Amino acid sequence: MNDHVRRNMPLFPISIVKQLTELSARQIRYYEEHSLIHPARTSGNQRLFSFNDVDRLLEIKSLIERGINISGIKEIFELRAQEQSSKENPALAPKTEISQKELRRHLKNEVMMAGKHGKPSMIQGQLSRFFN
DNA sequence: ATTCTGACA
DNA sequence: TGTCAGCA
Repeated sequence: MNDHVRRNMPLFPISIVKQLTELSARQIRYYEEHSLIHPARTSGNQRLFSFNDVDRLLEIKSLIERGINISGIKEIFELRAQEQSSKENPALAPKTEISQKELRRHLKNEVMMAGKHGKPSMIQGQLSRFFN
C-alpha cells in the first residue's frame, strides 16, 4: 500500500487547510484539542496537515452543520474505527460487535435530537450513510 | 509574514 | 467561536 502513505503525508500548513475547508483556524485547532484530528508538527511546532486530515475536517464540518456535537462526532469515528478493525481482524470481531450495537443506538438518538433544535434535520437517506 | 498557546471587554 | 496578546 503506497496510496495510504501519500494520503497521510504531512503537507500543508493551516492557512491552506483554512481555504480548503472554509473552517476558521480557531475551529481547526479546537477540533484537534478534542482529538478529532491529529495533524503532524514541524520542528518549529507548526501544524502540517495530510489529505486525510483535510478529508476528516470536511466530515467534521458536515457533521457540525448537522447539529452533531464533538462527543457525537467522536462516537461516529469510534464506530467507524471499530467496523474497520472488525473487517481487518475478524478474529476479535465478536468483541466489538456488542459495543457497535449500543453505539448505533446512541448515535441515532443524538442525530435525531440534534435535528430537533432548529437545524434542518437529517433525512433517512443521509442517516443510512452514517449507520450503514 | 505566519503560526502557536492562552485567555476573555 | 471570535479575537487579541506575546512568543517562536
